[in-house]
Amino acid sequence: MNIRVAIVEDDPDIRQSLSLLVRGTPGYELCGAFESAEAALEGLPGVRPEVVLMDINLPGRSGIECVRQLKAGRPGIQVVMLTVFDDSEDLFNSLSAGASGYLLKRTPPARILEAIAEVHRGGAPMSPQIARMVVEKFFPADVARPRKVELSGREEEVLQLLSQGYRYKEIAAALGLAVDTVHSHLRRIYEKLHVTSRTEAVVKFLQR
Amino acid sequence: MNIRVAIVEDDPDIRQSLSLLVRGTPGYELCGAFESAEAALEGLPGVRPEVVLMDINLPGRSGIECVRQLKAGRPGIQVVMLTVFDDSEDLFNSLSAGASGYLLKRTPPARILEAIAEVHRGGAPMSPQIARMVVEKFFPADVARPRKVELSGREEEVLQLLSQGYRYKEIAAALGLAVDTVHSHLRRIYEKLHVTSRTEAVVKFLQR
DNA sequence: CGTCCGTTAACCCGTTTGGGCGATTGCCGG
DNA sequence: CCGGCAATCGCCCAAACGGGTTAACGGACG
Repeated sequence: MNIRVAIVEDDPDIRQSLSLLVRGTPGYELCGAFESAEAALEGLPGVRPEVVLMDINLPGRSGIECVRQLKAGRPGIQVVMLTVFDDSEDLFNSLSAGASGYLLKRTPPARILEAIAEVHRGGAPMSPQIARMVVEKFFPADVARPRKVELSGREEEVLQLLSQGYRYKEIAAALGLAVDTVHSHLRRIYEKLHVTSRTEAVVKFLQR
Repeated sequence: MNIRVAIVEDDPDIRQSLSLLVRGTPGYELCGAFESAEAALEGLPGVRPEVVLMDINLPGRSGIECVRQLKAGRPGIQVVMLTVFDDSEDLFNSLSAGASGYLLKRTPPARILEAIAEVHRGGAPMSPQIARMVVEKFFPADVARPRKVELSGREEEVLQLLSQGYRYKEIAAALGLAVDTVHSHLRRIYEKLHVTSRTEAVVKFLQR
């Protein structure tokens, strides 16, 4: 049996992409796509979805409120929230409104399909960053801290300067190194931290 | 009368630059330049400096320890610490060791000369970022909070995504905008926050 | 009604960054 | 003595970024 999926998403482009994704994949079936919370509440009951992909940032009333009302009427419907912001406020409100999954829109298409299947069989799919927020909510402090990335002394220094907004050449000047050396250190740092840009590295550094 | 200045700095390039700066400016006089804490403690008493520019990250023993010993023998000598790292640990240790000024090496040359003069007449020159750390140490929380930068809703969203490590085109995709539009928003954000790079903006955002 | 501002978008242009190589020098620990 | 790793520097190249400038549109506000 196909999984009946409905989509609530205001951005036409994204709605289109998601629709194509669901319709184009065997085992999934698109039973509706809505561009607002109002339209969704109006139309959803008629199309009997099993899983709803719900954008959280809808223009009129929020996707969170939409979920609450939807679950009130049809508690059996499973909802996966989609958002571009990893805001913890939204996350917990969504979960308490009855959403089971929570994905960032960055999530690759294949992962979204998996998530639909997971939520359909009772799971609670969420992006790793999101899962982390949940864990930290209930196990504050250090349980969730395998933060054991071992940077060498030099790498630590380079990262610190990077986090102060220095450019490659400024770091080089400050530490008395060649720019290419800084470049090398940065590549190793990114590798160790599993990131691909200075910003991600800085975020990890600032939240040590 | 010229101000007698001594320099303690291991990096030959920087030592050279500082030496030239001091020697080339009327009203200042270079009475010694040392490349290590040991050499400085050995040679400083003989050259009778009034102000010492002290690098904090010396290879052997730290510039902080050097200051402590120096001030123990000649409390009248004024010390300005120089560092590339805005580490609060180092800052407070330096101040308790007897340093009066604290500058980041990014400081423009003219400002360094000013600092020497200021410390010489009893002031406590420090880089703005450093001064802020001191203030926040003694007035925690909100006294030091003129953080009233008013970003518009859209700008707030763009900045949040930027702080999650999104690239321009990813932000554009996430918000349904053209890359050039994101570019525009970013320029305004940088202007409002008085920064010139994504990293500086992210740092300000994360410490809201 | 005119003006400011937020939002959108585009063009140009130089600089910065990130990734993929490779290479040398030390030092440490088996 | 050899392998591994930190630290250093190099070259190439494409993509991303930051800044300058311009411009259209719509709402807000006096």
